[in-house]
Amino acid sequence: MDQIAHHHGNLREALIVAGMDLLTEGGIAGLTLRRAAARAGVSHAAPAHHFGGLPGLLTAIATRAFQQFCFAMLAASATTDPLAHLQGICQGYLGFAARHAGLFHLMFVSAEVDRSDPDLRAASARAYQILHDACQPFAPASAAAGTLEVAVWSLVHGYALLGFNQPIAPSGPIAAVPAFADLLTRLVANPLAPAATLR
Amino acid sequence: MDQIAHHHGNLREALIVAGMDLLTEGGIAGLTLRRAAARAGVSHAAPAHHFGGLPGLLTAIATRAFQQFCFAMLAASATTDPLAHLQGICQGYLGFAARHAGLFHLMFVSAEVDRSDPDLRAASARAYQILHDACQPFAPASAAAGTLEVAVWSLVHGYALLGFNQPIAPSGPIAAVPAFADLLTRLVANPLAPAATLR
DNA sequence: CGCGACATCTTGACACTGTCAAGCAAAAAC
DNA sequence: GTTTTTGCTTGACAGTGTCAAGATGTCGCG
Repeated sequence: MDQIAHHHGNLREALIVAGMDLLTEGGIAGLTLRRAAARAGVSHAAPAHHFGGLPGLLTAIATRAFQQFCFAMLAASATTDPLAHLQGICQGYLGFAARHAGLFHLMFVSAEVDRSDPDLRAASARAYQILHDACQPFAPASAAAGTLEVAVWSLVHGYALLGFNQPIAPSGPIAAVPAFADLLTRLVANPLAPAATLR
Repeated sequence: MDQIAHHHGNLREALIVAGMDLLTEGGIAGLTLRRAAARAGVSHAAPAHHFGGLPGLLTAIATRAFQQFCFAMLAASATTDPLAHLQGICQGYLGFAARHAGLFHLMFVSAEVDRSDPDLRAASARAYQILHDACQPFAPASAAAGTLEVAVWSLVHGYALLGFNQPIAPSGPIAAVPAFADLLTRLVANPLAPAATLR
């Protein structure tokens, strides 16, 4: 009664949700095809029918994660001032990385995700677009295209991955970890020499 | 004759070398306790005696990798000019990440490495020190301690992990990937407003 | 020298993983 | 009302890390 024989309704969705739950509960090591299947109430080989294999499930989860990632960045942003907007986007970026380390790992690091998947590429492109748009007001006309946005993107990504947004202090000999806002200001808010000369 | 029964001489070292070879050949998925043991010519359970388990072997390899990492950064640096020196350090950083993706993954990303291991912490601290020293000439006296070095560190790390140093273009909508030198220049070579006012 | 303690490695087992082939049952198509 | 297709199960396989028990070498010490 609580389940009609072996037609699940929407097993694909249930497996994605189960996988994301497992990821937040037990980290990247806690997510397993068989465990996700068990949590969704199906047999261990059922996921293969919907995702092809483990990479397929991980890719689907990463795609979903990118959508939530976009939402988190936009939710943390402000619309008043361009700089405040970019700061907000970055805070959303870092907050998501800190809150959902497992998803973040899947999105950017894991080698078991199929990076050529069209859905994943579309979802990640949307996220990149958000950062890109937020950087546009600061792009000096003189610099090579994309210089500033790649710089901001690298900066926030490296900051997130080096663990500076976590409560734990970094393992290195860095005495005081500066707030990201200071780093971003240094990168963005200063007039660039070429920009000044060229206009 | 070619091997005295079952005393290997220095199995620990042989396992580390075998593991690094497997890592460069087959990526992070190609490195396995049992495979490393087989390549070193011992049984599958031998590594546990020297490293405790897989995390122990990975940690030892990561430690070794950090030493090579330090060498790569210093080898690529110049001593003439502070900016050229820092640029060289960063190029060494990026070059190592591109050439030894498996080791780089182990050093900075892998969750199976014991980050509390004293040897690993010492080796990574040495690497961080190199970057720290290279940043010192550019640190504005006014800014909070560590601001610039964390910025540079995040920038180069994010740039490496986002794959901009690889021949393959990034998957995002970035049209042209700027050279890292331009990014670093933007971060470092511009007079900071506070620094200018205070001195 | 002899013998016990120790270090080193082997063998065998266990639980767990992802993947594949074969089959069954329900739904849909005709 | 069959036949096909879809969705899932069952069972097997090779591979993984880890542990216990044992064999075999080396070394310390009486």
